Amino acid sequence: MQKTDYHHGNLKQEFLSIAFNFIKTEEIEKLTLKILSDATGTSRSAIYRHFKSKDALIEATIVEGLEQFDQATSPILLDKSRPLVDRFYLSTKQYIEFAKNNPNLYRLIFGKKYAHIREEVSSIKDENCSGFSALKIAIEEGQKSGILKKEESYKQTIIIWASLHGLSSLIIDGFLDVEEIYEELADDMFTNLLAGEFYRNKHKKISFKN
Amino acid sequence: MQKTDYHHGNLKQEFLSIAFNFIKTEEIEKLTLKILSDATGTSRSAIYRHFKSKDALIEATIVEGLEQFDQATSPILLDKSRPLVDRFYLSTKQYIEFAKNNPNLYRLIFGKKYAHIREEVSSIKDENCSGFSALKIAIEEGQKSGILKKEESYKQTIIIWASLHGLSSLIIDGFLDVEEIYEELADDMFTNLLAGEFYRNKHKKISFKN
DNA sequence: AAAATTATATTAACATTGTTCACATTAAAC
DNA sequence: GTTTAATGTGAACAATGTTAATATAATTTT
Repeated sequence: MQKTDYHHGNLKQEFLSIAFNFIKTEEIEKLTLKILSDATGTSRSAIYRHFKSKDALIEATIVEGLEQFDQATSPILLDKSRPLVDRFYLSTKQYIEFAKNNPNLYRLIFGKKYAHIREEVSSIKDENCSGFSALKIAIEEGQKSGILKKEESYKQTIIIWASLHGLSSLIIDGFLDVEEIYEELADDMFTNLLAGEFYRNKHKKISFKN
Repeated sequence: MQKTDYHHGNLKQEFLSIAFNFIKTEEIEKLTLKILSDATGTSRSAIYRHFKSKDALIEATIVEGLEQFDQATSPILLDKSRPLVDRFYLSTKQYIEFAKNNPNLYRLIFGKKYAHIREEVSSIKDENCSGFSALKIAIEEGQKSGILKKEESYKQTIIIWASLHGLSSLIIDGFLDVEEIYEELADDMFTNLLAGEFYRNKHKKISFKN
């Protein structure tokens, strides 16, 4: 297709990338069809040729956002060339870093409103290493190798995710007014998780490197 | 004031209680001025005699919601007739219980959009035992009595709150599909926090009762 | 290559939303 | 009892997401 005055060319893709750029700086709630039509130089209802509704565009954005989130947090967890504890540590830091760098996207993909999209794309029960799956797989690896307590891995996964999700949310949702201690908090929380949930030998001094 | 056909009487209070009842069953985003005017039998713009805007009504609802949250979680923390560990445990359970019973309210009072209201009402730095303050005070009590590690209490407070907030959010935002294990998860998380962050003597067996 | 068909975009119109303004009615103050 | 302040109404606005009828371009068929 060639771009003309009338037909746009690849409007669908452009809507998607505009939405994706938008949440880099603004809340998804502020995105309107007018913004989208103005940015593409089309009419207000052009979007309906490519998406069933505004929500459908947002849902497509979430799918892409979940993919980016997975890429930012999962691969390191499954990289067997590193010690497992280091992988957990690095993934923890990258999780929080992702939330800090993409607060609007993080809220969008992990908020209540579009929980059904998360379930469609990937569930914690999936085996395809997406999102929680990677964490769960890494936990099970740790159980087998003996450095993690042998509990229900599903429960351990949730506990750890809850911790990361909670701290990330506090940070990006305006709870904390001390910007400088994010790193410390993340380290403390990780040490906590190791001491509490992870290490079978609680007397052992915890050490890890990034 | 007496109720007449024209003047309502205590319309402001009624708006507030309608809003408060509304979020018991529905998301705050679904609340419209039409719903409010229909429920009170007034006109669509009557609310503007009592609130500067729809948002102002919601903000007043948040103030009331924060108060209820504090009452559900703080008193037990400061009840010196119980062992401190038991208080932490009970407060943890009540925190999660509150979120489960009032998911829409919880999201409203602890969401990003109205973070400024939280700050107005009570900050973690406050000394008046509201919200985080109570937790922080209890933590400092534990440090003095020797059962908690002597770290920066501000950091410890955030770590614990983040854990509770994270687990509560996962539960009410549709992450977990296994309804039955909430209690177990809460207990596991609490044990984690004790083992990881709290107890100075890590060899000691943790025990608490509710 | 011309005609038919499909895909894509436009314009106009709707109902709903939060909000404002001029006006009406009641309650309170003097 | 008159004035003043408080409270409620109704009409009107701009902005929102959405739909339907129409127009234009691209693709397929003949």
